[in-house]
Parts: sequence; C-alpha cells; structure tokens
Amino acid sequence: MFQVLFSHIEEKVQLSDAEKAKITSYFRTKKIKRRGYILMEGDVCNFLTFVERGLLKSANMDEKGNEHISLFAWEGWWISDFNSFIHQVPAVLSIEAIEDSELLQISRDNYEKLLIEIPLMERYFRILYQNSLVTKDQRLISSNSDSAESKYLRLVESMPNILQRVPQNLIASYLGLAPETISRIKNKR
Amino acid sequence: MFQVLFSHIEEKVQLSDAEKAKITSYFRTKKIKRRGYILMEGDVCNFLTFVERGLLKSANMDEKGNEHISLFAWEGWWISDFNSFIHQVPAVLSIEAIEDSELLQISRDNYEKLLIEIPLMERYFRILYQNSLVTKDQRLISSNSDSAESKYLRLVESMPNILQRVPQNLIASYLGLAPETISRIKNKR
DNA sequence: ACCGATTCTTGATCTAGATCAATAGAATTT
DNA sequence: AAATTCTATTGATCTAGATCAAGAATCGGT
Repeated sequence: MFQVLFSHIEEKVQLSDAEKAKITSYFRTKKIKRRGYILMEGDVCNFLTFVERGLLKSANMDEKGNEHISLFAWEGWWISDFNSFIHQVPAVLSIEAIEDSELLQISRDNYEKLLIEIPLMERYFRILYQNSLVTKDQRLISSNSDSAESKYLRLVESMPNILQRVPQNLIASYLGLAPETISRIKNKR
Repeated sequence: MFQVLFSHIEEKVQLSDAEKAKITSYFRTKKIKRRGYILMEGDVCNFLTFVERGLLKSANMDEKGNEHISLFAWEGWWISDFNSFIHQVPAVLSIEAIEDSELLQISRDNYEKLLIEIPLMERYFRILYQNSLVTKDQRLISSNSDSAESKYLRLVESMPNILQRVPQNLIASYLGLAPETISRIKNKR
C-alpha cells in the first residue's frame, strides 16, 4: 500500500527502514469509490492526501455555480486544499474521486511531527514544493498569456496521458474554458 | 544590508550568530537603478534574488508582444525565474527594477550548499515554498474563476499598499487585464 | 521650472470565447 | 439489453473585456 509513496520519496531522498516504518505509522489509508468526496467546500481540510492508485480532482464553485478544477491527482500526486490544511480555515475546494482510488492521508499534527522527527522529510517536502512552485508558475503564465488553443496544446504536450483518463468536459474546466471550445479546437472549426 | 533577510528568516526559524555569518558569506549584494534589468528572457537565471529595499517585477512576453507580469517583489520578497534557476534552462521571464533597489543574491551552487550545511535553511525554504504555494493556488483559482472586477478587488484587499507603489498599467498586466479595464472598474462606468 | 515621458481616462468598435439549444453518441446502472 | 445518465458535437447568438484612438494629467530627469 505504501509502494508508490516510498518510490516517490526515494526519488528525492534515501530513507532507512526505521524511517520508513515511522513514516508509515503517521499515515492512515483510505479507499474511496468513484464520485465519492474526501473534502467538501466549507469543511476544514484535515489531511494531506497522497494517491497510491486512482484519480481525483479538486475544484471550486464560482458565484454563478460554475465548477473550476484546480488539480487532477493520480498515482504519485498529492492533493488537498492547501490553504485550508495549513491554516485550518474552511476549504474553498472540494475533492472528489474520478476513479475508485486508494489513498494515504496524513493529519496536520502528524505532518508537523514528521517534519521535525525526520529531517529528510523536511528535505523531501522542500523539493516537492519547489517543483510544484515551478509548475504552478508555468500554469499561471499560461493562464494569463495563452489563447484557448495554446492552453489546450500545452496541456496535451505536458501530460499526454491525461486525454486517456479525464473526460473532455473536466479538461475544459481545468483550463478555464467551455467544453464546446475544447471540442472546436480538437475538430478545428 | 542583511536586516530584512534575517528578520524574514527569523519569523520562521531561529539562527545562531555562526549560522548567520555563514549565510551572509553565501550571498552577494547588488544595487540596481530603476529600469535596470537583473534577468533578460533567454538567459539562464543564475541567482535567487531577495529584495532588501526597492521594488522589482518579473514578466514574460506573449506571441503578440504583450507583457504579462508574474510577480511584484518589494522588501522581504524573493524573485527569480524559478524554473530557469532550478533546472538551469533559458528564462521565459525578465526581471526589471521598478524602483532603485538593494538586492541579495545567491547562486545555484551556494543555494544547494546552504540547504545541506544549515538544516534550518532547509526548513526555512520548505515553509517559504509552502506559503508561496498557498498564494499561488489562490491566484490560479482567482485567475480562472473571477470577473475582472473581482480580480481587482481581491488584489486591492490582499495587498492594499500595492496601489501606492505600482502604476495601474502594471497592475493591469499582473491581473491579465487591459489598463483601460482597471480605469473603468475604478471609476465604475 | 521646464520638457519630454509615462500614465490615466473616456468613448467607439471589435472579437475570442461563452452561452444557449438541440442532437447524437458513450458509458453505467438496473 | 433497455433505460438512464453522462459526454461530445455543431450551429447560432451574445457578451465581457480587448483594442483602437485621442486628449488630459502626472511624473521624473536635466
């Protein structure tokens, strides 16, 4: 159950067996069915969630009731309402399973303990956040600079397999476009 | 010259004098005049830059030659083309001083050394990146969900003093709006 | 204190992409 | 395998905000 997590961590830092055992003890496992929620908007996000198997999305609602997807997370990705988790305030995002999924979850308290007790995990999260920041920067630039077509093409280039796993209407929501726009781009008319 | 940096670090971790001395030795100082550049698009971003005094912006050009500002950085902010710095690839951003500024800069090599040799700095950057991620997430949500007016109002609320230091046309560029749009929002017509 | 540079405002017009509508095609559930 | 629900396509129309244009106000360098 922890294979994907440990291989993800060990791309960045090397852990002893004792450290792995300790890490394992700080997480809980959770299975969730397609269409199930692990976070509802308005609740406090109590866990950082790592995806061992499956696919989830986080999304917010705008004032008109339109859903905007922030993130897709499949095997090897972390997902949360990070602001809510860190500051323990109500979430603006909800998190829903797109496929049946197996998850690892760590609470706010255990997260802090982990960082203090295992310095390599401090390093792991520093590198993880550093990489996330790079990709978030690029998404923000694309979001403000690119045409609808460029946004779509850039996404397909950077995550080609997304097309196999995520329906087009959700991709549209992720890119901030109408589903019809994606359809027209693909069929070029 | 290092006051702002150390007070920024010590909001997050406590340093000994020996550690401070070591940190100091890893940075170089730089003064730059208004309109001066510390990074040009296409060059590799060799430094992470901390602003001790003054104000800078990072921005990219789209295919039509429109400038899109990613970040304003004044006292207590870090600025870089992070992807370029981390992966040592050509920058898509340029960084220009909006006011005469005093900067502290650390190279890629010294950054790695600092993180290894002073574990508290690993923690500092983990917390820094964690906070940045929270605000980047919020900007991305706002960018995809909010109307022009909401984007402007949200910015003014979260950084009220930006209005005093940054001309409106640059705020427009930061929000991905036309300068005329900001003018119309302010004067409500 | 002046002169050229930026920066801001206001109105007129244009356009990329949203929204609406209707149909068809795929998947899931029973 | 029928029924229901979800997903994609295509055309017609609409709209938020961009672009263009021209004048007014403000700034900053000498």
